Amino acid sequence: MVKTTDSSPKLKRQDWIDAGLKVLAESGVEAVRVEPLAKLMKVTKGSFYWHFKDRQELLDALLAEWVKLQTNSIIERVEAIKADASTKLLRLFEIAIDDDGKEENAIRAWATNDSKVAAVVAQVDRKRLEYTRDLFVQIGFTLPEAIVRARMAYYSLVGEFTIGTRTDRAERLAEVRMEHAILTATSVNSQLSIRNSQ
Amino acid sequence: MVKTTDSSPKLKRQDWIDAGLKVLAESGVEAVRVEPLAKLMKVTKGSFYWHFKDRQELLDALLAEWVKLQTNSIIERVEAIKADASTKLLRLFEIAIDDDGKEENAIRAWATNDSKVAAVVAQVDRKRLEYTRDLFVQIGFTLPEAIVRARMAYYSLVGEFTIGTRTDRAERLAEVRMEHAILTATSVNSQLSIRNSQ
DNA sequence: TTTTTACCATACGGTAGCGTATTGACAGTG
DNA sequence: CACTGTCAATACGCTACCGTATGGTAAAAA
Repeated sequence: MVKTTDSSPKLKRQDWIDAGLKVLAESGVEAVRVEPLAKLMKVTKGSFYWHFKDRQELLDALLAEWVKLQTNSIIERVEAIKADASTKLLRLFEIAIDDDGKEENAIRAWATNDSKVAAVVAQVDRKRLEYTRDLFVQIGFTLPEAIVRARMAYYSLVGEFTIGTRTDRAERLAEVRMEHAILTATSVNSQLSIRNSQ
Repeated sequence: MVKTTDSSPKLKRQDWIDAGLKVLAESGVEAVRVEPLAKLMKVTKGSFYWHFKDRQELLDALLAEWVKLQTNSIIERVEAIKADASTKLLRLFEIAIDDDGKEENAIRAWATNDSKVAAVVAQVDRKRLEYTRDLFVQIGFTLPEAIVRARMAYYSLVGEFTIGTRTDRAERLAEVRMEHAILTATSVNSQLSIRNSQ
């Protein structure tokens, strides 16, 4: 916590962005409107239009901010640990469910009706998927299998976010560990996988 | 195709619902507004307010319609086939990816900011999850494992919908079959599963 | 044929939000 | 002290949409 809201003196661009993100996560893009936002911040829109050309400029800033904040952090946090790929993968799952996904959900909903946003989100998805896939490759799966398993892992998380009814962290943790076990297990009745031991 | 749009004579309540669903799927709830909708249907809102008390009544109808249309159909189609649980599961996957998920996506986004909608969607999710879980149980997994596997399967699909960049049907089919293989495989290196043959 | 019924148009008043223009307050700098 | 830059208030015009009221029309029923 650095300075959140209502430190009465002067607002800066970043303050609007922070507030915007909050509203975005809470109520969707359609709800981030300049006048209500101004009311929320206890100023008038006179302030807003000093910092931003128009509403669209704020929206652009929100998207950029989101990319900046999430894109690297998780992957970097996982890579920071010294461990084998399988452990990293588990760690990735664990970290991922620490987020309630509200912000990301709102952005995905937004992306549905805005191709510019969709492109950005797609880029982020690609990056995260590739990272996950590489982990599976390192674990020892063939590329095609690594791809499918990475997708299952990632899509599951996204799906869990968009469904988003889970609250019990302990339960989620247990499940995520089971998922990890299932996804890293060598199948015994199929022609699909040859795991090179480790 | 029964009567879609623009059969010039008289509009009925259902016509508005159909058009509403289309807009909903295409552009989200926020976009289903009565005047634009009326323009789309080449009438004035005078017509709309004859069929509906207000905008909310249409929205309610849209939600109800969605529930009515999807809730049973897929499960029933799967149950219609005579086959073992594993085959049914595969069939379920195959049928599921035939939908582009746009409508469902829009509804989920909507649910984010409307608890009434959220409750309905949660109910649908529960039903579908239970069905999937039962399939895994029938295949021979223990209940806890069936639950997790069902979640992985279902969440993956939901995740794929919300990410929604896939177009190549053949590719999706191939992947879904791989997923099926992975999820029905007995793990060999874990304490998790005992598959009772079949 | 008259009368309903079902559907639609038109016109209205109201609210919410956008963006602009202008002026004010105040802090720091010269 | 005067000046300048930074942020904020106020007031304005404009558009999109909501919901209502009222009247019109064409087809079905009587």
